[in-house]
Amino acid sequence: MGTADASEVLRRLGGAYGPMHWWPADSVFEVVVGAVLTQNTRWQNVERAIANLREAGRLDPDGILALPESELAALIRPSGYFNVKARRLASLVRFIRGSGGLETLAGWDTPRLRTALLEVHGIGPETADDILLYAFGRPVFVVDAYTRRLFARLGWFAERAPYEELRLHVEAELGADAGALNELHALIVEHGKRHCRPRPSCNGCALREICTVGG
DNA sequence: ACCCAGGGTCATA
DNA sequence: TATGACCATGGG
Repeated sequence: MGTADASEVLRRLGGAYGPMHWWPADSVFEVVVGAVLTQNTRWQNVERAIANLREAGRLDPDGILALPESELAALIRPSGYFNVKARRLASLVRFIRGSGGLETLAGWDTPRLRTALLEVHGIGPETADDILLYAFGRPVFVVDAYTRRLFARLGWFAERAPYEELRLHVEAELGADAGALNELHALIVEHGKRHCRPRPSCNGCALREICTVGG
């Protein structure tokens, strides 16, 4: 213990759960939409909201921008915070369109794209990094609540350590390997749902031997 | 009847 | 800079 690193966590969780095939979406734009809708929200609820958008024929930039925010909010209702998220979604899509579309943004370098995303209202570090990694395939690590909790329980960082510390630590360790960073975040979420919850359920945990919790 | 979920903004001290 | 309030649906 104490010698475990991100690569070992990746190996252990990958062995336990297999390939995650993230992000669960049919298009790049759907990843972008999902990244906003899943803020502090179960993915199951997000799927309903996305299904509503699809059935309404609104799962594209023009379809969303042509909608009054009140109607957009009604469609994404199941994902929670629907008024807040309608505004955030509209802001993000306006940014995408105003920049020339997803194809244009795909040509931007990662620091420029990350900075621009963070300037959009309602896009914080995790949502920006979701988009960078899972929509644009950039080698960035996504830090979420499960990651914080896990890294704290592994004894790596304090619970409240700054977002950038965790992100840069993992990126330095795994290198600019988008596939590995993709898989690690997805596995941490899957593991978080099953074991690394606020009240840990350590029975059958694949990280038992390197974790400070659960003895 | 609680607690929690693949966050982020804003007001306040 | 660091807390706390707020946003809201749906599952366990």
